[in-house]
Amino acid sequence: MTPSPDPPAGLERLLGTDLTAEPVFLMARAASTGSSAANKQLAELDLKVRHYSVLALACGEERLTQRELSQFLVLDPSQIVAILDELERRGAVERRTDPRDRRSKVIAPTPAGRNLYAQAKALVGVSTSESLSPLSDEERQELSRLLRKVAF
Amino acid sequence: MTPSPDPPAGLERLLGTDLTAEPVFLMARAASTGSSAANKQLAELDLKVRHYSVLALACGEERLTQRELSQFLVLDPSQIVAILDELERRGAVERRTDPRDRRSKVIAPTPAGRNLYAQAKALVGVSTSESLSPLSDEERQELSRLLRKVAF
DNA sequence: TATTGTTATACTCTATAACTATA
DNA sequence: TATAGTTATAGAGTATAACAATA
Repeated sequence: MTPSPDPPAGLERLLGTDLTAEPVFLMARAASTGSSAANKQLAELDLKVRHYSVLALACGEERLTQRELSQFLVLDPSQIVAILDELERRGAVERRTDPRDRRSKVIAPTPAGRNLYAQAKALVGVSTSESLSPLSDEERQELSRLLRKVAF
Repeated sequence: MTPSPDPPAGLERLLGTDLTAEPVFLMARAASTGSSAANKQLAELDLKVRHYSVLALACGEERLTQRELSQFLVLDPSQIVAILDELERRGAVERRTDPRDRRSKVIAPTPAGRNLYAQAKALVGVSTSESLSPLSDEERQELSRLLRKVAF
């Protein structure tokens, strides 16, 4: 089993080591605990962060093709297939052949999908609040701002 | 193959979507690109971030057991075994039975291991500079500070 | 009886290549 | 000839359980 997530239980003496000064390590650790927490919340809806991400984009203003989802989420096209298979099986999204390029499929949410997304978004909000609880509101916004600059 | 890493190539119109406001998504994406960049640099030494992390802790002041490495890195004990097998095979670390508890093994770096770590640390520094290039020095420090609060 | 390290196994995630249908 | 989606497969990465040595 994976060890206890957050407090290294008596290993606070390691917090001043070289490793804890490495952004790549801190980022990986923060992302890992954050994703775990989000997946735990989303399990109630039998979703994972990857499905949530695709569903969120599907429910947005833009109608995207699978190729575009793949590019934006930095996931292989074959992985998008698997995620959409699952979401479509559950009736949350539809694949529609693009009339302008019949090779492409545009992803659209169903009403049930929009409803699922609303619930999922609330659950992710809960886990985000938990994960960022050590930060003030200003710090949360600043963290998001900095991450956005790094991520794109 | 995994799509191009950073610029979503014409998908800037998605930067204002709900998803890009989710810290869990931003964090995962930043961590993913950061780890990829670091692994790419470390490939020159035939190392990955996970080996680098263990090596870094092994080269620190504290002498840690495998169990402690497992707890601090949030990796399963069996994964620590695999990482140490590799590092020991390369002569970078040694497993020493703890005289006070002969079940435990304390990990110690070899001179070659310290040398390897120095090289690896420099390479990670290069990738960190690249990954954080959109940020000013002040922003980098602030990001590290915030991540440290979230990660521990 | 409990714990450390180890091994074995399975399951998820990711990467790669080949196929189809369209362009 | 090239591209979008799909399928199949293999490789990492991770999770789980059982075992030997030690406590």
